[in-house]
Amino acid sequence: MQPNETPRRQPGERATIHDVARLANVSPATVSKVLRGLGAVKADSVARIHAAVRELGFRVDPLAANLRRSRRSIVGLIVPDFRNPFFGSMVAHFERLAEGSGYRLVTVSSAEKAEREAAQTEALLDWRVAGIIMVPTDGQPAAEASLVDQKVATVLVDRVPDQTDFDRVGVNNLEASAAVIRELAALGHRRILLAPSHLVQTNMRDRVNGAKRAAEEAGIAGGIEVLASGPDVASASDTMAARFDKGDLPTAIFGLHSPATLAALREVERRGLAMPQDLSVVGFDDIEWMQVTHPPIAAVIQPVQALAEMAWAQLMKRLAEPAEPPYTVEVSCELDFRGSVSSPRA
Amino acid sequence: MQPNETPRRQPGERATIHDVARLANVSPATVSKVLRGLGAVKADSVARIHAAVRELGFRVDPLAANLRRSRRSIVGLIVPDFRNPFFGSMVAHFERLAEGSGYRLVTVSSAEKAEREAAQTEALLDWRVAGIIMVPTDGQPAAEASLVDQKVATVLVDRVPDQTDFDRVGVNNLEASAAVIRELAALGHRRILLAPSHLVQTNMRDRVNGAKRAAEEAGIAGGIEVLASGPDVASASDTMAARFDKGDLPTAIFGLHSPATLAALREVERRGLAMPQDLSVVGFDDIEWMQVTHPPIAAVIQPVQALAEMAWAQLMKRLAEPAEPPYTVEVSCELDFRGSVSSPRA
DNA sequence: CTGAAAGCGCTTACAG
DNA sequence: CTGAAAGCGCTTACAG
Repeated sequence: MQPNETPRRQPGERATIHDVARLANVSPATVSKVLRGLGAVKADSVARIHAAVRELGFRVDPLAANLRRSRRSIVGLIVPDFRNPFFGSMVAHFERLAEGSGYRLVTVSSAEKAEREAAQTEALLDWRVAGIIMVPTDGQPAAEASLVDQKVATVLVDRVPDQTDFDRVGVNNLEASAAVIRELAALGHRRILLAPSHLVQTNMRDRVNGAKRAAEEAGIAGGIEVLASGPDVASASDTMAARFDKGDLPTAIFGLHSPATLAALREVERRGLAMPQDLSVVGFDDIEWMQVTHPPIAAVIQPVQALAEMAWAQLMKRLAEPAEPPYTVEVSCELDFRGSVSSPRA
Repeated sequence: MQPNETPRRQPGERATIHDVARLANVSPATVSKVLRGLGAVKADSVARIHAAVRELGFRVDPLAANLRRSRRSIVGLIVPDFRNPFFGSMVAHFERLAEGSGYRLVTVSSAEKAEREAAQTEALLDWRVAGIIMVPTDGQPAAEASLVDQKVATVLVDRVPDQTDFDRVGVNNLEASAAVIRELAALGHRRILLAPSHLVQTNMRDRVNGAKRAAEEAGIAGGIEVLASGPDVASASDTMAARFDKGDLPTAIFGLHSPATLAALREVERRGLAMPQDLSVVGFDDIEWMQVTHPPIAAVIQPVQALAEMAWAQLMKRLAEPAEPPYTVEVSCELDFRGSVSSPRA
């Protein structure tokens, strides 16, 4: 016997917890309790509530449900650029990790601009997110003060600062970069071009420093040249083209971010150079296209899945224990020396 | 003379509209009116309210602000795969378009699975989004019934169905694909492999059909072979490798989605074939790496920025006028015949 | 020009 | 075991 007072919503109007309560002949508070699996409720009522939920197609509004708490069950993710497949892959991993965690993921990008990163961070804070995972554009979060002030759990990934009170999850840039230089030096290279993006990024600095240190140990410090560009393909291309125009090229190029590696290849291609005989090329980041060039490009492979998993785990830990001291995780890169590297022409 | 009763929030606690009202000596309703630029308010009060907002660092909670309306000022964006740079680029454009529109963008991915697409759609509907922009995995939205039922403004992009009551913005797949075949036929190709992903996608079907029609007109219909794979790189690679293993290769491959083009290149590379002499290659979608291979890959360039702009404009129009009949936009692709295409070996 | 009151959809003490 | 009441942060009629 269904109570007739149930005001059937228009089709298109979503049922509320009150509709469910009315149909099940209980109070909204009881419905809420059952839906969240709390407290003791008579089996009879439980059954009626479930039936009503089914009949009305009721689903809780997660935003309204969180209104009374100071924090919503949302995690914000800020990446520098959606167009870079390395970050695309990272986003995909985080999305998968968020599923079933009870948190919704809201992903935004900073377009590699500190100013936009700050604005995006503030926008996420307006949403009262529970936590933020971020790949900072410049190694340090642009809206640091707000994050600290509002005590939002924050995990920095990939581009991590040297000094910080935030949790951080990164790769061993110094060592990976040094290993590449050691290999090139062993093959006989004496002049190597490093192509980083903005050196304000600590990971770029670490890669350059690791390379320089290894070059020193190999006695070829004088042969290291650093060519910094912007973080996007357009900027890296312009910078690289200008360098090739100047002539007097090195025997190897180590692209410290994938746009620079792409730019180096484009110049090799455009100028009809032979790779690896005229020029060896190695790239930091392993992007899909690197295995379809001829020859395939040697790469430092960043373990993006491990990065995402550690970062997510760390955020969950931080949400559970906000007072713990900041935590640092460093994961190792793998090196794959493919056909784009050989001894230089005698 | 600041009223002393103002209960200063803890640092980290965000000020509410009540805090602002108290500090400015007005009611919350008046603050709300001023912040939204509505109604007439005494200049004096306005000044005090602005001062209070500044002092407290107040920012409205956009989620709470929308609670009384049936729809929130959020637009949901569903793409099939973040790792595909074509969609990465699309997301970046939509993010830029959303800025300053008064809507927040929440982007999720379906991972190319209809089931996940449906779940993601329902999750967005739980948030009471005002509208949804989607690249459907199978050409038709998996959660169509819910979208229709809840009357949420929906725009389908890129992979658009033939028949639909939703707005749609796509490219002229039939014609672009036909143009490629006409060019290949003119160069003397008689056997061409088409490499689409799942043919449930209408854009894949259109590309195949456009190619077949042009082949018929050129009298080479018998030489068209269709090799469908899954939508990801792994699946496309396996499928392509198996095809190469069988031998008896065509003289040209037309990759109808970028993973297939990548897979074709990998096989050309692995088997030491000469491109374009042994095999010409053309790809649908112009991805950055296509210009750094040797030779660069001929491509059908989808105008992703135009797609995004038209789709966004259409959604805004739909939100303003929900009752208008469904609208269809078709934008044209550009063809760039690069070095990967030539006449087949005699 | 302004404020008290009710309400959005839910949850949270609290009283019974 | 259950429900009435208050509250989350805002907005929306409405009365003055």
